[in-house]
Amino acid sequence: MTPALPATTTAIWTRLMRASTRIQDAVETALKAEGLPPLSWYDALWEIEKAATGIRPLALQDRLLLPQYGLSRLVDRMVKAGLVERLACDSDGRGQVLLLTDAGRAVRAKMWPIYASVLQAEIGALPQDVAAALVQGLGLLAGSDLTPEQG
Amino acid sequence: MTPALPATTTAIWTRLMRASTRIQDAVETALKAEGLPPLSWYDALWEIEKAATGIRPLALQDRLLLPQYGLSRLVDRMVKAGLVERLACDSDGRGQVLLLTDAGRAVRAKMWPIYASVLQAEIGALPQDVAAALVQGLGLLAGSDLTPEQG
DNA sequence: AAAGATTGATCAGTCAATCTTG
DNA sequence: CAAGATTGACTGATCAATCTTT
Repeated sequence: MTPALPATTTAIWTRLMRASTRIQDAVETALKAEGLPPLSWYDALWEIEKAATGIRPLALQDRLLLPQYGLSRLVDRMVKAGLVERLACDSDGRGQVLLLTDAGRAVRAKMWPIYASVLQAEIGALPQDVAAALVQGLGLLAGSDLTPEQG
Repeated sequence: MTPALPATTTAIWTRLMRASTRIQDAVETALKAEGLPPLSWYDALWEIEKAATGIRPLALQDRLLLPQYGLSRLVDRMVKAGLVERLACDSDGRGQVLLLTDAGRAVRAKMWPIYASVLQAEIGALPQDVAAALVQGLGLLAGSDLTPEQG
């Protein structure tokens, strides 16, 4: 047993883990059923698409909470699939700029309704006061970063 | 942009993902710094330890939200590390029963203070009313399963 | 030497097929 | 044939080492 943690703390942690795993699984299952790429691709495609003039890999790492090599390999796959382009960076010879291809935009747009419908089903049904409290509480746990809009 | 989701729904989702990833990363980093096994091992060790008379792999799958082969491989590693034993199951010749070794109990006990201190730091500082709201809201998102106590 | 990014080797996760017992 | 569990082959994640540019 060892040093006890307040029951509320452990309850938050276990439920946080269960909730995120459960909903993530539901999204992945729905995307796979439609023959679409996994959730991790969506997040990357969307961040690149929002940055209309392209985005630096480093910036993407921060937003996606991925290690450097993780992003490198993810981008590899998306480039191979024809969804993303790597361009040399003018202002910094070491770096690059990532851009979406038309195919990338199309796939992102196809994924969104599937993704959104799962979120609606899993999260959208919460009572308003509970939802508002979650936004506040999860905001504190999520840390300083702002929450970007989806869709 | 396509079909819009209520801003509250997307805010809950993105913050849920960020919070769980961030805290999980913090726990993994702390465990690794002490030369201890990853978080996934802790959860498995603890569930096995709680079931004093042993636990069936299927039951463990449900609690850990792992696929069958995923659990099989996880147990492989823990057995190889000398932390878990596989025993034949009396009541069902197809199945088995998992038990912790003394080394397994020792490692689990060593992991807990590290694990707990990260949770305390990341979650324990929330104001009481926010924490209570999170327990309730996350309970709804986590689904029907009960929340087992840790430590 | 540090920052941006990639790579070879290795380990973990996944899928479909398999084996054994009920 | 269904249920409990494992396995071979493959894809994805991780670590340390590397390369290039600042």
